[in-house]
Amino acid sequence: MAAAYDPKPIEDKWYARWLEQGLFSAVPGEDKSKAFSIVIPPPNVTGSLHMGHAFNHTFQDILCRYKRMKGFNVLWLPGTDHAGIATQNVVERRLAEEGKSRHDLGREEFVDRVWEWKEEFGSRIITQMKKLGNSCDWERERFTLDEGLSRAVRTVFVRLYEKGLIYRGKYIINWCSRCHTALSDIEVEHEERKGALYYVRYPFTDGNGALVVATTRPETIWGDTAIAVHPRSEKASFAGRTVRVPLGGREIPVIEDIMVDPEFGTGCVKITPAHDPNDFLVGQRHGLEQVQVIDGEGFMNSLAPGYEGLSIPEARKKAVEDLRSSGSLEKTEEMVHSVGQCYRCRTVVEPYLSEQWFVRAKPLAERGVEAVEQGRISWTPEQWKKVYYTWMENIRDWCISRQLWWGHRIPAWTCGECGHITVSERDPDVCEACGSAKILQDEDVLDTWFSSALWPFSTLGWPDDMEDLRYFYPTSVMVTGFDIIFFWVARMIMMGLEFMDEVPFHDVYIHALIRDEKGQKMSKSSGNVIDPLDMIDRYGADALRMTLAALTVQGRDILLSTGKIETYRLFMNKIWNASRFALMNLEGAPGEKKPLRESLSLADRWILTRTQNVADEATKLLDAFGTGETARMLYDFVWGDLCDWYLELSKPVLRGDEGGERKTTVQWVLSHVFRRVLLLLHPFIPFVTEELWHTFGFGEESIETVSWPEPDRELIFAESPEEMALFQETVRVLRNLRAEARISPQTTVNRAVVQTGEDSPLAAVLRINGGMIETLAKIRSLTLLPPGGEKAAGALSSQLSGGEAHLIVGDILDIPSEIERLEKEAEAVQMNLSASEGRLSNPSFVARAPEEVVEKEKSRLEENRARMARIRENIESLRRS
RNA sequence: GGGCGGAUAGUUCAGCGGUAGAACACCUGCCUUACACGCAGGGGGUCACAGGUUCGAACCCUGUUUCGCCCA
Repeated sequence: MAAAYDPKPIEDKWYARWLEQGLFSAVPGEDKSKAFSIVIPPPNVTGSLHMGHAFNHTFQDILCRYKRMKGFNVLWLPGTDHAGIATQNVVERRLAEEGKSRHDLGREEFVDRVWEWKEEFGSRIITQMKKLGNSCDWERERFTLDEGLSRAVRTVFVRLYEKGLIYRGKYIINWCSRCHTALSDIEVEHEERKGALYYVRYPFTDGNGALVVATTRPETIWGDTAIAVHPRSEKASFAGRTVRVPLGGREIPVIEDIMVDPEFGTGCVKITPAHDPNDFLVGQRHGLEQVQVIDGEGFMNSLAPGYEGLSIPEARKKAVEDLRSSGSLEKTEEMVHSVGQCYRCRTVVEPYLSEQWFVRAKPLAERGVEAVEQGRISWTPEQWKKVYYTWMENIRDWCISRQLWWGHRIPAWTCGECGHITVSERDPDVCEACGSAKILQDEDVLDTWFSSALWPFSTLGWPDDMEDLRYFYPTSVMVTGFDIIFFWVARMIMMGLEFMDEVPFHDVYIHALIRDEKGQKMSKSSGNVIDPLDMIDRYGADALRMTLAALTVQGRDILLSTGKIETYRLFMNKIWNASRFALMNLEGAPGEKKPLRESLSLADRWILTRTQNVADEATKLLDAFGTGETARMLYDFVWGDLCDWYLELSKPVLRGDEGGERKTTVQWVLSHVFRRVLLLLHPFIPFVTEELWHTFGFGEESIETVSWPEPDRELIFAESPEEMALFQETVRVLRNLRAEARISPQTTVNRAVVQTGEDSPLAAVLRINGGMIETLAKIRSLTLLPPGGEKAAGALSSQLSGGEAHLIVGDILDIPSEIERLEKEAEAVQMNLSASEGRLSNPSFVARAPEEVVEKEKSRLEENRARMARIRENIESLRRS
């Protein structure tokens, strides 16, 4: 066995073997209560694995491996999402390098090119997931555009349409003029930006004065069709009159509408129904004309004479100049306002009037709210439930059509003769209303998120009645970041309830987002990306997984740095070397038989007890999705308890100092503890634990097929933790005294004395384990004495719980500095003493605090008084000498 | 503008009513045959501020300051 852990030769070897053995292949069973399933939140097929995925997947993999060991029938279903806009952009960029656009190729050829690209590069992220050790059932890998899922999409579209839950209409939507498509509301990201508020005069047509209107978008003045005032403001009296638009000179009415905020600007608002979502609604209420002056490319059109062909920024500039020169611009104010941007390309989104398809979301959302209220879906952490409710209760119709070529084409055909729309699962030949063959399919495709909303059931074989679907649906848990609650979680719930009549998952686990060590979002442009594949290459997949697991907290951010991964890489080396130590000492393998209680030392009983308790705690935590706490606990246990204490204590025994039987016993304990530690750590760090499992010879089969350890009640010794704590304290205090006296670690100190009452728990522990203390503190002889009497000459002293330790250092004792040290100790004890006295002398504390708190305080007071007395005596005796 | 979350050691965070904790970083020793990818020891905090509730507040309540996120 190598002296340092090297993940490279191990990880690929085991992953290949796991696949060969079909460990991750799920087979639907009979007993549905044994089913545990997760559908992966499908990553973007164009993407490569980033740290966010690695984190999300590590979490799911820990759950899946844990459940497998617990005997569940586990399915972790992987796959990818076709990511309409992103994928189309990637391929368009490649075409641009050849100097072509998608229009040069035409729709069919372009889509073929995207498929080619997908076949070539789409498997990249899948390969990367395997590197991380994901235990997915790869035979069930799905893609949102594959045959089965496309059929599901089509079925859902048709059924929703027939139910009146999908409609087409001319509405104002968010338009990205770069991606050239509509976006749903949640695909728009808002950002505060500095802008200006322009105060513009609209003269009354009767020649008497003017209304001043404040606007951030003067270029849209060309599309104004009214001025609105609030009905209960003093401006309401202007309603019914007409004003002249300062650009173009059209006459428009002044109307009353409650949408106007009388406090904002001048209390008058210009209404541009074709270019603002609020104005659109006002326009509908008042039957206003919709004058569209900006086209789909983001340029002014012929309805703005003199502006035609100008971009929006150019038009704004010109509008301001023109208004100023005509004297219509009253003033300009600086203002910070929120600007919507495309979540894919950051282009400023334009409110744009066009014909689009929508899902009527309200009825779907109502059932979604109900399901969560009834507790059919639980949220961890619960706080996110509120975010979900707020969104669902205020849900707006979902714009699902996208002006792209890559995606599920909308199954709707418009008749050229009668105008009827035929919506059908099978491509129709003729119009269903008039029978005409002159029908044309809608050019648009569906929002990618429309297909991922179906993912929990479409991947399991819906709309066919499949065994997988019956056994594994509803899935067990959806694991995702809080940024995706609306995109996935909410929509999956709505669709699951509508089409399966059942929730898509029983639990939602929302985790934090990975950020860099300064808390910044990782992005290529800021150059702070930590690439998981680099990290796997440098530190191994286990180290990365353990890091991500241990950093899991229920906050909003997880700050990652290479330094942290390095820390957990050291942990891998620690486990490796601890195992190496154990293996070196396990030759002549211990028997299977549990040793008798009598042959177990305090240390043995303690580590066995800790092992059972840790197993018990890990089970409880993992059942409540506490992967982070479990990982941290296991880390502390292995490093702090097992390596720092137990392995050290086992050394003399393994050397044979206590005879053959004791050696056999300790070997048994080591074997038991390591066996369990490997099992407990396996879901977190599958590779190294699998390797060590076989090196130890714990079994022929994969460690993953071994049952998760249940605590063995016979190996829990209730008193051992307290006894061990006394033991550890004594060792620490003596080591501390050695360091104070600057005694080098190699030097053995001749003598130490512990003073304690004959019947004290401390005395009981030390009588039996004094030898171990001598070993760990490097002392030739430890003597137990009753309290009191003169302080030994040349002794450094310190307090213990229930006693006092003296390290006899003889002539090297520096009396003045020892006095100074003891004075400092006295000062600390005095602080506690005064605090206790203060509390206990307060009558209402004694009267009103719970009895056990008062009792605890009293005994603390006594303990500290005794300590104080002993310290004083020690100081006195030093002064005398 | 509405809502949510945070402010605790140099840093990242845990603790959420009974004597302030961990990890990393820092300082001091040490190559003690599992591991220097290590071992032992140590220093370090008015728990943002101001009130209130309570015998007792980092923890509960109110307000302030401040940072972040989401939604309009």
